[in-house]
Amino acid sequence: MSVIDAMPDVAIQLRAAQDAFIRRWGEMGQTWGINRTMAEIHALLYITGEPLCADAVIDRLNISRGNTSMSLRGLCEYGIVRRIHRRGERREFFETHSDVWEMFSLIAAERKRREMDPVLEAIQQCQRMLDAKALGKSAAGRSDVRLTRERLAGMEEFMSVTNRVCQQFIDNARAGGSRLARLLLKAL
Amino acid sequence: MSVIDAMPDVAIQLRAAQDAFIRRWGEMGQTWGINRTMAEIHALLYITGEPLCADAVIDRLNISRGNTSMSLRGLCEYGIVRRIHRRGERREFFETHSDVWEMFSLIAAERKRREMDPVLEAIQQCQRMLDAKALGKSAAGRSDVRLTRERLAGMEEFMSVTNRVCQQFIDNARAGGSRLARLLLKAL
DNA sequence: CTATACTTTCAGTAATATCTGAAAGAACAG
DNA sequence: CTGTTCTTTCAGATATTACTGAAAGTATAG
Repeated sequence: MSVIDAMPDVAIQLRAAQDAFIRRWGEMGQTWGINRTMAEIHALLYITGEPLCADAVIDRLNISRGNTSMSLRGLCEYGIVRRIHRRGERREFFETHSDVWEMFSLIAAERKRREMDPVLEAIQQCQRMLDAKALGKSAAGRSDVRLTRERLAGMEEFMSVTNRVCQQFIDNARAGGSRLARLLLKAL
Repeated sequence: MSVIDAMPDVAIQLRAAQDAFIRRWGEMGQTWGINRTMAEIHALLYITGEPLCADAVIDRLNISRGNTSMSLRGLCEYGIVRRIHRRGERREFFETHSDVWEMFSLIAAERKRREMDPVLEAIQQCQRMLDAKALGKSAAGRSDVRLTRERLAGMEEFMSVTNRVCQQFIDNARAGGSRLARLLLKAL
């Protein structure tokens, strides 16, 4: 007899809805550079709302112990999942933030730090490689140099504005829940 | 004798700066779900600023003809690169938009359509699976159902606000160049 | 100390994504 | 039509990433 046979109808329906969410979230994760399993574990923790132990995750998602352990560790390192120790329990439990805004602000902060900041830095480095000091006067007239300078300038502007917008999002989300939702809708 | 030996110093320095940009852009692409080659080709077209033919790309990035052809096609389908036919030339040339804002708005529009809209739709579908009509009265008291409903509602709010913000970005960027930069900086 | 309950690690394997190069196709000139 | 030049396609090779399961590790209870 499977687990499902023992459940009342409402529980089956609940599980179906949760599974649909989990599957979608997993798919989306892939196209955003998070692997499917990690995204699914995260979705499971988010959607059930209560702390789960490793075995619950293993059973529900049909993945190996090793994979579960590594993925949970990754999620914890990212800061969007936390470990919970319960008195008198040997097992550890895991849960996500309940506030989505806070959760995404953690993700945004991490990606900004790891990916956006270094790119901006690299672009500015490229600009320095082509400034007057580095190239001398002979370069000024060259159309290829002029073109590349223009392109770098355009990208630099975009990335630095984006970075600042991102920082605003991060700061506001941390400050408090869905206050940012109202702010964003009003602003744009 | 290599290509580089024949170039004046300025050209060597220009090439070095361009290469640095291309490498970074390729790395960034990977973490955002675009493969390295595609991102590098795009970076090359962007940074040189003038239309290039397939052979120029092949020589500069050391990739195969096949890969170049497929990647260029992908970039064209995405809408961020366009083909150019020159009279009297049998070869085709390729170029990117010069306006970064417009470029990213195309990317944003495509990803919103392909990834964000379906997720929002899926979440709303999950909510319908758990509403009063679907579950009946017996479900109202269950704390697991209540929890999942709350979580779905939180996610739904986040995704729908994000979607609207995204749409605003897309509309404004299309309307005109870096006007959006000023708008964004003032708004937040 | 040993037994028990649980977690982590990691070598090996499986699955996916990416790339190449050669062959076929298309467009044009003469 | 033929020859030339360039493009596309795709089967197979390669590289990358993800996953498993068993062994080693850790913590607690007794």
